[in-house]
Amino acid sequence: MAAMKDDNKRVREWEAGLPSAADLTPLHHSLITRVLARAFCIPTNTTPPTTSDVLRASKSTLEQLQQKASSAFTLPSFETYPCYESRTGGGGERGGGAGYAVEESLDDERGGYEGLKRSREESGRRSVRVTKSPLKGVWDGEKASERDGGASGSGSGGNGNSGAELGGGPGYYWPSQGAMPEGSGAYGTLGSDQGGYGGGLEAGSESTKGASLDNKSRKLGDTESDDVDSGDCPDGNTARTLKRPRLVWTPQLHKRFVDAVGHLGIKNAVPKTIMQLMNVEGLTRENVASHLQKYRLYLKRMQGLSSEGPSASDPLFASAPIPPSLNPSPHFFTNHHHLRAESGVAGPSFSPPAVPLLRAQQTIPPGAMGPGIMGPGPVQHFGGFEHHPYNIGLARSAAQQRPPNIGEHRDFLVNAHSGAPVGAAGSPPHRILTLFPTSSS
DNA sequence: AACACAATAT
DNA sequence: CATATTGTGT
Repeated sequence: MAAMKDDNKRVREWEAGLPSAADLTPLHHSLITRVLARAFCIPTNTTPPTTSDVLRASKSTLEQLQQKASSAFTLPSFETYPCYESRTGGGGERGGGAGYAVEESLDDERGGYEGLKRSREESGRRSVRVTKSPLKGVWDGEKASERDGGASGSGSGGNGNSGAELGGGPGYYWPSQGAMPEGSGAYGTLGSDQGGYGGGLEAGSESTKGASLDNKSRKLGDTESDDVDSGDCPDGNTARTLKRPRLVWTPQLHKRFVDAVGHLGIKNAVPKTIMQLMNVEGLTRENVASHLQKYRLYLKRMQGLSSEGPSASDPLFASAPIPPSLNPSPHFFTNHHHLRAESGVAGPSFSPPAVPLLRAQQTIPPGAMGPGIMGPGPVQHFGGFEHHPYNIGLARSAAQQRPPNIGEHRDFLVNAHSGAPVGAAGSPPHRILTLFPTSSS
């Protein structure tokens, strides 16, 4: 860089890709420093920017942006996020030998998933449970494009129910925690910002208002890990044992969960299987196990109070979609694509792949858990937007407004179902889906 | 190894 | 609170 000093030493080749004056917004123009401007071949404007210059420039920039934004709205040009498809390698059961294949197979391509896998030590018994892997990259906004999310629709085959598709697509939220391994740009792009906890941003926010970031990024400080790492990772293996961020069971995620359980039949619904069916990247067996535990409790409760005062019993739960309750596994995957929608109770159809979204901690999701077993018909309300995962941000804010105070407490709530898994029995279903949280009560 | 669960921890 | 982790027992 020494060369910088002298203009004469400019290396044209290097300048090829640099932005030119035309590429910059007025605002940038006035903010750019002379040195930089020179380096970028931007006509250096003599007078240093004054406050008013900046103001003026920002104003015009804003206008420009607004224009762009409005036009962009219509375009489906958002980046597509990857829709993950099968997480299990092939349909094969890795059970016997492969063991963890799952984790590994998943991967890649999809997005930044890969990262380290879990550092599990099998040594002694359970006592030593080491913290597992850090969240894997989850998706990366950028190169995401490869998989057409859009595929959406079609996905694999058809999803027959047209009507069924519901919107909603947001994915699951994962709180973001700084820790990603090297490159995952993933977080950043989406707004979730890397280290930061999105903090209070609403879901939607991410995309739109980037401005309000006040996250407290806690990069360095990072207490917690503290000594922990010291011991392990003997060789400075990069793999830091980071903990994965806590999973937030958003309605969408929960829905997938419920669908999976429904398909399997409560009897066969065990964590591992559910996890596989859900096909959500990054989801761990324990996440599912934990949720399942809760879900069962919920079901139990519901059963008990079956007659219940809707009103009262638990104001918490709202609708009741799937009472897989005693519904052993009727239809495995054989999905006949019939219409299923029967009484609210029947099985949910499958759902598409999920797209995990990273989010800040506990903030929005009115988690809804609730299948309903109960009497009053299932409430099926949902918004029928067709969302693709990516819109979620917007979608949320726009479509799903969040009334200032809904104190929701809804535990399990389910919304809609979606298409059927076309996949053959062995193969994992791929699809996309979207659903929407119903806001009720 | 996987589960189910209860008890705790965060 | 909602999740995660742990401890046990199957």
